[in-house]
Amino acid sequence: MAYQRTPYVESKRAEARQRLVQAAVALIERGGWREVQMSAVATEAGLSTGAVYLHFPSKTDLLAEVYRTQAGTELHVLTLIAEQPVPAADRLRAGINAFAQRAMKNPRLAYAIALEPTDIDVEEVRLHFHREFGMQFRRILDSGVAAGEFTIADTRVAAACIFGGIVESLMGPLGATALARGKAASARRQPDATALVDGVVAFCFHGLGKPAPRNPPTKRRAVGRSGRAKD
Amino acid sequence: MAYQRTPYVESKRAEARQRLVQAAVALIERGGWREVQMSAVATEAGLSTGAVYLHFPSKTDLLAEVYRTQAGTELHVLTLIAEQPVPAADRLRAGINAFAQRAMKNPRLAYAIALEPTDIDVEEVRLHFHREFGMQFRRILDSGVAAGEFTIADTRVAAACIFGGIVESLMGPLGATALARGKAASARRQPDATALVDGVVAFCFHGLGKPAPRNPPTKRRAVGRSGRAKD
Amino acid sequence: MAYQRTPYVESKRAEARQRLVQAAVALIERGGWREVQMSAVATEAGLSTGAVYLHFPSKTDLLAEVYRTQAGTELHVLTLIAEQPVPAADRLRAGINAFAQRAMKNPRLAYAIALEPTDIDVEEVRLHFHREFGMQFRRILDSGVAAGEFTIADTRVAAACIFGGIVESLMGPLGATALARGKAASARRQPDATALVDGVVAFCFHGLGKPAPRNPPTKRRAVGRSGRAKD
Amino acid sequence: MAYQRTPYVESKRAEARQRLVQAAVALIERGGWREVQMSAVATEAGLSTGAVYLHFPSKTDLLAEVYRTQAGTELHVLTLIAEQPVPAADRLRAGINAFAQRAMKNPRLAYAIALEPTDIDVEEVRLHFHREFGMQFRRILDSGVAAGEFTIADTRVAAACIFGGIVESLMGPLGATALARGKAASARRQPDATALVDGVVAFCFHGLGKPAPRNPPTKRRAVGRSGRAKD
DNA sequence: CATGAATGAGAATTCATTCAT
DNA sequence: TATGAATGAATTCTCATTCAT
Repeated sequence: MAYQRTPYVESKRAEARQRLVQAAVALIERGGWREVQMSAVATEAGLSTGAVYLHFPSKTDLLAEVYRTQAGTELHVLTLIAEQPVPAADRLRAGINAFAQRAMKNPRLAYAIALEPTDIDVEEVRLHFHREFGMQFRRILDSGVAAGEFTIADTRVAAACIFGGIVESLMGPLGATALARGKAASARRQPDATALVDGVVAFCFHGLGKPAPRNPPTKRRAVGRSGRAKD
Repeated sequence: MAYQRTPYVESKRAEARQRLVQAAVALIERGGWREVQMSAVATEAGLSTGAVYLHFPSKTDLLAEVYRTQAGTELHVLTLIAEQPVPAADRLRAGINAFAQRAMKNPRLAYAIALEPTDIDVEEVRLHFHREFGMQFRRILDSGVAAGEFTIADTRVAAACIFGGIVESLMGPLGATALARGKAASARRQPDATALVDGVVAFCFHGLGKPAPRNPPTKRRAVGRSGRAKD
Repeated sequence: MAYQRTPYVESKRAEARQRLVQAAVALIERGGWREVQMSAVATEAGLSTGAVYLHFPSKTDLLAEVYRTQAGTELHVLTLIAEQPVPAADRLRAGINAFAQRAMKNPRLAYAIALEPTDIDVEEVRLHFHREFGMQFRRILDSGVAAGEFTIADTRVAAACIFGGIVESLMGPLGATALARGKAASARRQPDATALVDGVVAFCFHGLGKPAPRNPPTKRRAVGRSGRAKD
Repeated sequence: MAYQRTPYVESKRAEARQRLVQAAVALIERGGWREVQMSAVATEAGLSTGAVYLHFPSKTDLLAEVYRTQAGTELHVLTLIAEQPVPAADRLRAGINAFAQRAMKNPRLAYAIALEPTDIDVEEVRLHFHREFGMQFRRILDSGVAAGEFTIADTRVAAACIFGGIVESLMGPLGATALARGKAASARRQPDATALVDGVVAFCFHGLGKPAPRNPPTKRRAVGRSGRAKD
């Protein structure tokens, strides 16, 4: 009776927890997982070191939650896209686009999440999410195959090529931005997400393809930006 | 060069340096970058801790050299393949195959090199090599385009899709193997590199295909392996 | 006394206090003093952490009270025995027996109370009680001397030998049981309290004794069990 | 060859290790196990914190070694006495005496070693040594029984009574001295080891006596010291 | 050149105690 | 009174790097 948690109190706990995760994210944005020290997280969140342990039993748990939060959001977006009742080709493009756009927004974070693991246990979470991302792309591909849109045989590998292609394409630009810390990071030219997306989409639809009529009926700007190098 | 006195001494130096790098590699194979501690490297190499610093000014330099050595070998193989005077399609397949086969041989090491960085400065080396790998694949693609074999527009993105696709496809299996340390790691079924290679090749040549006549003139087993799941 | 308002409130206070002590005892039984953390005690007692401090100004005070409660009970029993209007020899045996039997009942607790101090201030309480136990045994001895039953000169040392002998005899078995936590503690054979009691009694009455006619007129099982080793 | 350890270097290692143990002992003498913090030990030994870990993998290992060193010395002395080719009665008295004398010399240390455990793993070492001490006393008793000097049936319990009696007799005085830290500890009157030894010996030889012809030929003051309280 | 003991600045974690609500 | 989140000092352990020998 006297002990019953009120929504208020409950939200206070949840809020502190949330604040800690956000603090960790902020630190990652600043300098990668390396910056995520328990005391730094506490300070960033406006709490004491000990308080962190009221919400997370260990650093690993905090890191895992951070990963889950960030990657989970991405995954959710991708899942929603994969479920849209539109042609698989459109969903595929939308998925690729969503992924690339978000990564461009916050390169440091995207890089850390996608490619810069720390803790061995967080690695497992990362593997899980990579598998999940692959699964969602594969869902799109499978439904496309079922609808006769695609005729690819191995959708698992194709999904990996798509997801891996995005990540790898972003890796250079992301990494360059990510590693530029104290330096005039803002001075760097943001890489062109549109060109990347179009390139991946083109590859998906035609492979190294003989035919390769540049995607003419696409709603987006149609010509000439895909071949540009940017580094 | 400042140190060279006699060829003998020079080679002794070089040999010790080599031994240190190999010791680090052995440690990585055993448990990832995490195991690479300066004193452990020294012990593994049969030297004293202090001796390591006679060859590498800092841990970062050692790690970078390790990365260079390992990735450099891979890159060299890929470069040789890219230079072969055979059709681009053949070189592409050979390149993909070389990469996948080697990774399967030593998953722990491959995983560490491809996806498990430690030091921020090693990151730069890693980025460099990823770019280089992409460049070599791109070389193949470009020559294929020049020869009329391929008609892809954005060879940079295509190369990233190919390289990223391989890495991503391997990530699950590699990661699973890599993370399984004390556990019955040997019990795990080694993933099938052939299926992976075929899948990537198929995706390269047909994209998500419409046409998709299963690659009939390929020398490898022609049917039915591409769709198999392996996890 | 400053806090008493109504008997009801007073008893509520007393009850909570009692509950806290019992909670601490439960924790000790589970894993020794080490387990007695203020928040754990609170949880065990169904109270809040802060509430503990409404009853005990500090952890030391709580621990002291726990010690007093537990050792006090033992001491009370021993005191009652010491006051019985029976021959000193009978009281001595009864006292030894009472002590050993209770320790066997709850080895973990007995071990913690007798031999596993934590807080330096609790040490004082422990010393006090050890002195008190010695005093009670000495009372028995002194009255035996007065009655002509015993002719020992230094009853203080004799009492210490008796009390210390019991504790030391129990120490091995108790410690073994006490330290065996997760392990198959139940699998351990409970040491034989009867043999121990008889052994101590025999030593008390005859020392290393020339004469040593096994205690024949004792009401308990008369022969042959005293010499058995049990470990 | 270049790597061969010279006796000098070897002794340097051993010496540092020894110095650390002695530093820990010094801290115990000052304030019990509580004072034994790794950094404090390092400072006391004139080393850095990290250096401690070059010699002991963990605090527990250091503590265990400290215990072993201290208790081992005591045990060695007792063992030597137990092996003397003299009547068991003489050895018994000598053993008791050795133990008591040494404890009186350094009460704080004796108290910590005998009765103030810290680490759960050190507890095991303590149990081991208590068992060993008991064994040595028992050896004396057994040989006495074999020689017809004693007729006690349960030498195990008798040994425990003797050892426990000494410890318990010392506990009060030791504890009092031990707990008096900042206070004028030196001002305390050292308890009389001789009386204690005589008392224990008397109890061993006569039990609570009937016969009890006061030990007349003892060189020490014959009368009146046994009943005195000293605290 | 080689050695390996020593350094010492961190980083994670614990827990008695406090205090705003 | 009661709560329980928050505090923060204390402590163990790590490891790249240095330096006297």
